Amino acid sequence: MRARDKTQKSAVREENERAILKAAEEVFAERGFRGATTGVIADRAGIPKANLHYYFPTKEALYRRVVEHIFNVWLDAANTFDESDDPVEALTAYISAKMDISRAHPMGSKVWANEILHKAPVIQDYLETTLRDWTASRAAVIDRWVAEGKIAPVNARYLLYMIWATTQHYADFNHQIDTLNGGAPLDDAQFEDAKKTVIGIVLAGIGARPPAAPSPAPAPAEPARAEA
Amino acid sequence: MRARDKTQKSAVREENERAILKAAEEVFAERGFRGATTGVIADRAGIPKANLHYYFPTKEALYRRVVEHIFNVWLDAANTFDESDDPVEALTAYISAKMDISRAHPMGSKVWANEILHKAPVIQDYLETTLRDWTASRAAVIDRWVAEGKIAPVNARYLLYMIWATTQHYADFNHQIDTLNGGAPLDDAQFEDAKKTVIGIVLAGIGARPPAAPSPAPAPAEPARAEA
DNA sequence: AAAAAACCTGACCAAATGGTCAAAATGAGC
DNA sequence: GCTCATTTTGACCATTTGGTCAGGTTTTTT
Repeated sequence: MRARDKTQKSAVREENERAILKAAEEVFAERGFRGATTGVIADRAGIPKANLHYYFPTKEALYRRVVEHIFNVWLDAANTFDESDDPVEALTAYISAKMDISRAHPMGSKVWANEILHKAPVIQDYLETTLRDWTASRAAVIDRWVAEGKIAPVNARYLLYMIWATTQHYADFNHQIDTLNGGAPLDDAQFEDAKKTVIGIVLAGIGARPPAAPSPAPAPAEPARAEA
Repeated sequence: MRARDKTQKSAVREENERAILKAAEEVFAERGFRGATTGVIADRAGIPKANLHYYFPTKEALYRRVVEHIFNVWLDAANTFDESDDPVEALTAYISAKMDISRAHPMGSKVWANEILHKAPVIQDYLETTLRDWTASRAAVIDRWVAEGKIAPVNARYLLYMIWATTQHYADFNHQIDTLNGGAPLDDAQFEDAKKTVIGIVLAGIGARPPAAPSPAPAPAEPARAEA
């Protein structure tokens, strides 16, 4: 293969990098950067450790690739925020997407959490550029919704933090949730219920009209009062 | 000191254990269990490593003590939930207490987060006993509030998870929050605003009447509508 | 003051781990 | 079937790290 395009990766390289990155994401999520060993990652990828170091020269280079991948997944989900300019539709889509990612790819969220917990030694630049910009622009959208009277006055940033915290909790703390669920992961119905609960509390919490009567037991038109 | 009460610790032991535990909480929070080294902990406590191992025979024993301490702090805050049987008062006190702990003792929350992230190798038994019982009993209280019409129908567990996630986010992800705040921690006014935002969204989100007009700019009696 | 208990610490060790390397195997293009 | 780039791997090495230990110092008790 003397004449291969320099940007073109051989099939075997492609496949091996994929297997290594998948194993690495799991092991980094389960054990953190320090706790993860290249030996364990190589084992899980089904190759000798020396071969892993052929593809990724250092553990840190491998970690960086894993984190970059996770950040891209996050950015994809973030785009659902812009699907609509209606607060109910936009927030429903966004929260729903984030919840789904937490369930389908909990490892990525855990690696991210670990990284932030340890002061973001690798991704500080992402936080200061991409994430900061994204947050500012969406906070502006929320502020506009407030100004237009579409939602009640609310601090946009703390609302966003609340959404991030809650949705990612279902990934990062899934072990605790499973334990409190009797040791088993939430089943499909339970997860849908959780999602509906989160969306419902957020929308009602900011005075956005929830989607028209979706529940079998229709919610009262006005909030229930304490004078029972 | 041949005749010292067996349960009584000498002053020097008391003081050294205190210094070690404080240093250990910081280092475990910053670097995780695997990333933390007894050498670094000893350095930060201002003693030689061998002396640390005189007081705590193994790194795991030290870690266990740190985690147990954190769990007790958490239990203290949890009790504020029971200060009142009124949902507005009880939830306001509880969320407020959890937010304050996140700000004053972020390290503890981070150690806990690390532990759950790594599948709770040390505290699984606490999850299955104390935490499970606490959750069940408070979920029952919330269910009763629903039955009494004090709050709108809501899944109590997912509401609790949302409160935990959001309040602990201000400790576990404080580095991200600081970065998005321009590199500085939230000041007192900002933190109060965050707290008020969280409490407000939760209370409105479950249809509990927020505390009467506490804000300088009085909130509208009814939520703003989209027909602007 | 003497004895006993508690405390302190420099030096050391065995295991784990990130990374290297030289030699071998593989496979594409001629 | 020859050439050469790519890939594979067992063996190896330097460093880090949890933990030990023997001998010393300080404090308490009698």
